[in-house]
Amino acid sequence: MKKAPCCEVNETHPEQIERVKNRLPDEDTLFALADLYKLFGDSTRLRILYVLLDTELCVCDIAELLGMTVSAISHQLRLLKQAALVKYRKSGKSVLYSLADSHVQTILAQGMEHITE
Amino acid sequence: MKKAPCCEVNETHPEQIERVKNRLPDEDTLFALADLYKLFGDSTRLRILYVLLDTELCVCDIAELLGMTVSAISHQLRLLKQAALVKYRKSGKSVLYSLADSHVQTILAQGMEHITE
DNA sequence: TGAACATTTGAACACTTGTTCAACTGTTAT
DNA sequence: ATAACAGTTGAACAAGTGTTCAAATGTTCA
Repeated sequence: MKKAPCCEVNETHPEQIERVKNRLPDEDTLFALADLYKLFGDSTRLRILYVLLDTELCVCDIAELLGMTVSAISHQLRLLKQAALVKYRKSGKSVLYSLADSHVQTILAQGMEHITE
Repeated sequence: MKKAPCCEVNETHPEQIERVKNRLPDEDTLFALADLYKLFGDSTRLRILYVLLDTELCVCDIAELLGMTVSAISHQLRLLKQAALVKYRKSGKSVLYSLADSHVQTILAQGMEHITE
């Protein structure tokens, strides 16, 4: 009892199918990647990343800049921090956030290129 | 009736705040960017993009490769197509999908770098 | 110590999203 | 024409997500 064929395309290119299968990252990596991109997929978090592009800011300043509550910003910063997209340091009463590494800039730049072309 | 001050940080760096504000992309651009990254934020769509990295495949082959229904894949391809991440051409009964431009590769590569370092 | 400030946290809510199922369109070949 | 195939579409459901609100933590300064 053979499985019903899909369409004829893969029948004629079995070696191609094999190659494609081998290129797929393993499941854990895929989920980690998706989780990373999800963080870029919200305009509030994008704005946070943009205002931190070359500045160090406290939660309260970010909230005021973006016209949102401190709580909302803090929740989002927690997610960005967990994914190592931002880092922070304490300074007196404040907590100053900044970007963690340069991949953020590159990913933002590539996305911008894509939508503006 | 002045607005209550945020914290003292922004009081001392007003020119910095101004610079940051000017760097923020406008609202429409931010939403477009977020929508783009949202597409990368799902493991099914990521897998589709990966199998199309250097191959042209029909809906049915993709579905079989990923162990999912044709309908589920078709729904996702529609989203990827709308965002110009994939393109397609008809060939007989089949519809062959492939990547639309090179930003996909770059974005995938940067994300992968970030999570594997 | 106590009051004021800066931030974090958890629960709750509305809203969005991915998959399934069934029905539908369009193409090929007999 | 008819049947079989390839793909698309819309509605519906469960699962996930962003913001709000209230309460809690921790720091500074008088």
